[in-house]
Amino acid sequence: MPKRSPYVQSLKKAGYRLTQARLTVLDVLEADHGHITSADVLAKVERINPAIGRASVFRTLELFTQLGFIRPTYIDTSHTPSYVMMRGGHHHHVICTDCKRFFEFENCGLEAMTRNLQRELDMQISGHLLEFYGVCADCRGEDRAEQPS
Amino acid sequence: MPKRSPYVQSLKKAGYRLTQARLTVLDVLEADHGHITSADVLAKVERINPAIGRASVFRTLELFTQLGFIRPTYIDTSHTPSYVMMRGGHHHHVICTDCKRFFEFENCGLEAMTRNLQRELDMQISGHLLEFYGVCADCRGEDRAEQPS
DNA sequence: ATTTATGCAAAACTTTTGCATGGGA
DNA sequence: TCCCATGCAAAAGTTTTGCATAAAT
Repeated sequence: MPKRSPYVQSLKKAGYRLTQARLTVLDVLEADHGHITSADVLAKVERINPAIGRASVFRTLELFTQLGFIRPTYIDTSHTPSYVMMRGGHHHHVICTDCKRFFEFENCGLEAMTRNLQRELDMQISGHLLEFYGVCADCRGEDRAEQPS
Repeated sequence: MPKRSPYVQSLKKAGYRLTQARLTVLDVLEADHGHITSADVLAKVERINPAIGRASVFRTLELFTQLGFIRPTYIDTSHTPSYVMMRGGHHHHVICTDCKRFFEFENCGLEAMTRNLQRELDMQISGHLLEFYGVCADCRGEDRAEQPS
């Protein structure tokens, strides 16, 4: 069963070796749809293959970030990053600032803006991250209940 | 000379005391247009008023994040966050993934999308962060020069 | 065979906590 | 005066580094 993840192909094409550490981290990221903290990546990789060292996981996360596979961001204010997968170079989600749940969505309509910025700033734009912040219906309900008068 | 920063007003209205630590961190953030790492905030606050402790700076950054004044993000891959100011609840920039320079821009045209998401997800949306990634003209030039064949 | 990438373990940082005390309102 | 917020300093995490070795190609 050959690996057919587009990321594996990219890694290979860029001249990087397909090592256990890299393939395992990739599996973990893809299994979680890419919303995962560094601590969780560390823990899951360790569970899958305890022979893989922490340092390699961090080195891999950095490499994947450089290659644009993932992007670190802060889902909650805890100071450990969450990594999101940049499928097709972009990622969009809405985060509830109260319960920290998030909802991904696909169509962002930013193609025109990308072209504009590319032209105006003379930059080769490869992707983007769009995060909305708000309060979900559940949390608004809870809030109301918590405020008696 | 009274403080007239809208953030100071918000702090007061929310019932928080206007302490030296909070006012100083606010000054530092505003002086840098809000693109500044935690380490830099720490250093600048210490330079302005050495009596302010690290812990208070971190507590203040967390408070400001909760209040929506700022938002932590990763400008470079170094694992210390950069804080951006969420003026009017939103922030938009383009980052050069090579030299890490960034360019802020104002009009994002996301008002309609905000309304749509609000309706579709039943969320009270308060703001957003939009980051584009790319390579600036300077870095593309350098790259070309570095590739002889 | 050649290197690149790794694992290890320690070092280097960054951030958080607990608690007595000071400074805003 | 009251009590929220602070400073301190230690603890708790997280990430990075250096180097001999393993493992991809």
